[in-house]
Amino acid sequence: MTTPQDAFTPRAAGARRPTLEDVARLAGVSRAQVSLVVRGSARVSDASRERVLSACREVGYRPNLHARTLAQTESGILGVLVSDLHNPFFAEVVDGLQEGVRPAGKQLVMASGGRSPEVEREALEMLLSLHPTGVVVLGSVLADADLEELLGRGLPVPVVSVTRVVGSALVDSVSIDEAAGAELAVAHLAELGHRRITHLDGAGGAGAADRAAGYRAAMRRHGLQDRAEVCPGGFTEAAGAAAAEELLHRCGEDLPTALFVANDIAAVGVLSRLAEAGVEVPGRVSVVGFDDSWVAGSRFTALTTVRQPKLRMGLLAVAAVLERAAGRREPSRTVVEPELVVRSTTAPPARVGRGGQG
Amino acid sequence: MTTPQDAFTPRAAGARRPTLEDVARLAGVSRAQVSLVVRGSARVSDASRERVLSACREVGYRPNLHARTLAQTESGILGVLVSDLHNPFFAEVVDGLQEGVRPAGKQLVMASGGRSPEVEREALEMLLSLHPTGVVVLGSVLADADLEELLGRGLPVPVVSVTRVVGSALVDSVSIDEAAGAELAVAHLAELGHRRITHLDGAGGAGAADRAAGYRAAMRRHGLQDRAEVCPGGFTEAAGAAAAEELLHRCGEDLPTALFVANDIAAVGVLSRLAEAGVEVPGRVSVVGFDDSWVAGSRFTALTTVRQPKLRMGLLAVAAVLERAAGRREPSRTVVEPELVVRSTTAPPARVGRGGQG
DNA sequence: CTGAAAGCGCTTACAG
DNA sequence: CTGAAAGCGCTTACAG
Repeated sequence: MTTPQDAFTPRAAGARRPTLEDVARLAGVSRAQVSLVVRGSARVSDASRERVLSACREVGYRPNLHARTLAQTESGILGVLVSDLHNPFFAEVVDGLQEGVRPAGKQLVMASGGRSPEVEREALEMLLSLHPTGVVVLGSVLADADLEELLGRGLPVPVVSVTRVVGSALVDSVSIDEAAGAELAVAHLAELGHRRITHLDGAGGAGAADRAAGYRAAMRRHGLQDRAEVCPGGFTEAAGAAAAEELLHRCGEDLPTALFVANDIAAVGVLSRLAEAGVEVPGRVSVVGFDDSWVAGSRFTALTTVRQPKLRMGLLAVAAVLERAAGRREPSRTVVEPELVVRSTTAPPARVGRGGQG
Repeated sequence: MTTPQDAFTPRAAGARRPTLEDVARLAGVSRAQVSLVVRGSARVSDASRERVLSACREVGYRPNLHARTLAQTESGILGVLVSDLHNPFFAEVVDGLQEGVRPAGKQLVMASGGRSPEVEREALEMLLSLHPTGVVVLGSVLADADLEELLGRGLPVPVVSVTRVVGSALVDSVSIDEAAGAELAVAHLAELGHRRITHLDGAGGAGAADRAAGYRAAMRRHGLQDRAEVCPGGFTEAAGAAAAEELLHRCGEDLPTALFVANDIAAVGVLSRLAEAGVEVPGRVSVVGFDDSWVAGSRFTALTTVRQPKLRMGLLAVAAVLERAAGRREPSRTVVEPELVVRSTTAPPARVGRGGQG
């Protein structure tokens, strides 16, 4: 006679989760038989399958993943370390992971690093303690050395880093061709007629350095080298707003006609600061972001941006981990191609400017 | 002679994760001793602790959480089911969970439902198979009956639902006083002088019905009952945009002077549609959202909204689960208070309207 | 502190 | 199909 509430009596007081044994006893079959049924084996007669399943329901049996993993030495778990749950970029990559993982019959287990190295470290330790089939690291904030040390110790766990390229041969990576992305942004603006295109940097964020280098190269390629300018920024809205503020302060009326911002969130910060200052976008200044996360696609923002194929990056990450788990020995460095998405924050430069551009 | 790459040889080929046994052998102590050191017991001499720890490093030992849990029948894991990773609201609640869980020495393990009932169901099954200390459900999209059935089976796992109140006595809940939130929104608008305040509904989302009912009650309380109007909407930007579209179509020039929208994301959709239609906010129409997720706080949106204390809700959820795990038998229904956050999308109604409000 | 042992809940052969 | 057994990697007493 247990009421539902009795079920919550603390363990010490006797609550016990039903096991295979309980089911076997009730169904009048062997434990091995129950194990087969639970895992959906075909080598079981329909009659006994029925009895077992109904016994499972009756006692409320739920397989213990820990016991199963211990016995199998294969958890079927794919660990995902998300450095920052607030960044919509990662949510979309996780969609891709989810999609990639289903056909493989694995389960995604996530832990968040909360943008803090210590928390991330603990989360990663926990994930590794789960002895997962593999681990996907989304945008770690750990220093390269720390990350490698942490992963190096756990040995035979395939790890793939998305966004960030880790030096170690132990770690696969899936990242975007940052230089190509920067080229797309600059080319688009140059084609519209912009000559003075300033880059607001990502300040140490994953890929930011390559993005900035790509920008410089692109400016050179378009013969705009003397107009190239990189301002410190960051990957957050506040950083974007601050960078815009700094720019307004420094340039006064003589603003660049176009801004290529390190990512979408920062670009939103730029847009708001410019709006406050009464600087029209794209009338007076054009703005291009990076990522194409949903903020960019929001009709309210309607930001022209460089798309990262987030879903595909997730799929590729799963593929990399699974291959490595299956025995591939060489590290894989997958690089995906960006794509320009033109929305409403870019237009040809105003002809009536006082700065007078070429 | 194993190079780092050899570590990735598939299991079948002999890769094996180091165990307690390996460490004990290397350090020349018993397994029990290693176990004590690894768990940080004080009853170990410094000398042998040192030897053990260095052996751990040398062989790359990492405790197997599955084995530990199996032995302890306590995983120290708090499972978190996130219905939708894309909703910034949940990310902030998770921050609270993270904060609450650290002092308790537990680990957060997350799984995402991807807004799909089937995926959510599988994710929840997996979380329960981890035999966690407890489970926190953030905004389930499962039907009440399904959710209860799923949880009811797993028995002694404390479960708390955040945002959504589940009928079952088995499930604790942490939610906001929706009626009070609606009252804050309506009172704010009424004080500004608005009389025609339309509610854009959340259409079945968690809490939406109570929010709408709260709106009606508040309109009654403010003597605005005859001006009360609820339009179908939803909890997404697209739904908000569609609702605004519908409203524009139906009302023509005779728009309500204020909109109370079911949540922030939908409110952003409303703002963009209104902007496209050339309807000034707050000049012509005031808009209030719900949640105070970061989209609302964005300087670009600057949405007046009703704040849910997300961090606190996370903390309370952890507390509820832990208490229940410790033996509390009665279900707990925690209700938190909302708070009005005034930003730039609300203002007194225009006096120069052709609709002419009282 | 050590060492031997039992047990956690499963899976996996293996003989019948 | 059954039944008995070993083993996965730990923890937890317990006698020394």
